[in-house]
Amino acid sequence: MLDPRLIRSELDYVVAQLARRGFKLDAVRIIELEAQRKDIQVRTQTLQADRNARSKSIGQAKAKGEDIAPLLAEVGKLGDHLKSAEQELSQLQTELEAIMLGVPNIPHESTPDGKSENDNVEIRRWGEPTCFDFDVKDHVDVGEQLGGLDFDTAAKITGSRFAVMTGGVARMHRALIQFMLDLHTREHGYTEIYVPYIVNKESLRGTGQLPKFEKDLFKLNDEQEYYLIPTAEVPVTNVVRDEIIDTADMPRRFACHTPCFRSEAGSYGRDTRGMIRQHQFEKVELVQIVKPEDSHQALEALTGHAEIVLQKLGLPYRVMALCSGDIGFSSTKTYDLEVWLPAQNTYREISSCSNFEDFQARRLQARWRNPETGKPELVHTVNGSGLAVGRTLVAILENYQQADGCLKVPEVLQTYMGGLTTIAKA
RNA sequence: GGAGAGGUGGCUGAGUGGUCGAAAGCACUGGUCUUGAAAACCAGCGACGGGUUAAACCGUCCCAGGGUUCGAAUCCCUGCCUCUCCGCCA
Repeated sequence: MLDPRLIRSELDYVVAQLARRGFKLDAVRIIELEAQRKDIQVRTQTLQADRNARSKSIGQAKAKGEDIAPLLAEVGKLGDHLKSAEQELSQLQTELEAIMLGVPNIPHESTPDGKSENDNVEIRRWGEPTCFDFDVKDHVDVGEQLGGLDFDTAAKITGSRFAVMTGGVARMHRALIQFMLDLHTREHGYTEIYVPYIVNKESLRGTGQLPKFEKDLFKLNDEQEYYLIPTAEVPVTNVVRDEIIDTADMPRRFACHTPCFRSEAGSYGRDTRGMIRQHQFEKVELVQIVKPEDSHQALEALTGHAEIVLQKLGLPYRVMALCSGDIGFSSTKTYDLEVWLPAQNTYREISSCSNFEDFQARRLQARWRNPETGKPELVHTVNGSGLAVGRTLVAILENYQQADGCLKVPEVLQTYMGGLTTIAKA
């Protein structure tokens, strides 16, 4: 959520900034509602003050043993006026809040302008696209040849966009998770955290998935209206919801492995083959809760932490700065890491690292006590994938495939796989 | 699933219809003392919204949502959550 005061005082600026990302803010409507709100709020508060004063004098009169009947008569009508004013006010506030919850974050000044992913800007590359002296297969063929990847069985068990992994492939998938968690906790200063995979509406509203993106979520058919998490970002960031964090505990850095569930309504027809786009996938997520002045530095650092995973795995990649039209709803600045997929002859997203500044914090009421002011102030939140495990496996299947159909095991994974150096063809 | 207890400021915790936004303690901030620190003592100290140059001041908030009342942290209803005991269970 944006700062309501910013919208009130710098409406033109906000409108212009949101236009950069293709969002049209209904300024006229907001001005209108704000004016009404102010008017009714003043009226309501005047009535409340009046009621409070009268009630107080009734109490005092009663204490002295005076007759309170005339005072009661006086206050009689006040209640009705007050009630209707209060109702009107809360209706307006609800409407204003609904609008505010649907307004995306303002792009950071360093976020390049642009309309779509075609306008994203390449920041740097690492490694050279892998060369092969034989015909490269895509990860589906490599995986099936190894007898480790099976989409037909998954379709039987559930439906499309699920995968069954077996044997060495399943083991490598698990090894990747251990490797990533160990790396981030041992070398990058993150605390491992385990969280629920089912969350309530408040949590999803806090990180920005609700109310606008319910279609992308799997909702449970229960009384509590629970949802499966689309990313660990939701439960992990909500750890600090409604909290005032001690300065000594800042920053907080969490590394978390969870499955992610995405309905992705609207993505039909994209990446239908293979493991790129699934309803269920594993991810190791990095989340940082930081002081406002540190958040952009934290984004650079966090992006670097995700990059090191790719470097250690020997997977070529590039870093893209998403343009204003392509960053997510809650984000002010986002870097995507794109890994080289030889079969597609292109780079594909494998991590997305974002700074949300205080956008999520405001929804979450996540604050820290600034020692300089002594006051609670909103924190900044930063997160990113470190990495998407399924897609990392895809990248390994494609980049480490051998002419004979076997799969080399990246060196850093070998200790996680009992010293195995190659996964043999089935 | 059954029975009971409870949800109050950053934390612990008192408060059962009328100057209660709320005792006390801890934490924190400032001061005295000290070479410095600690201790001790004194003072200050909730959040949010409105208002103000700043204050004063006004409003809302004692889990959430309804209700009773001139007036609710306090009474009633519903929901959520936590704890204890019993049962069941990986």
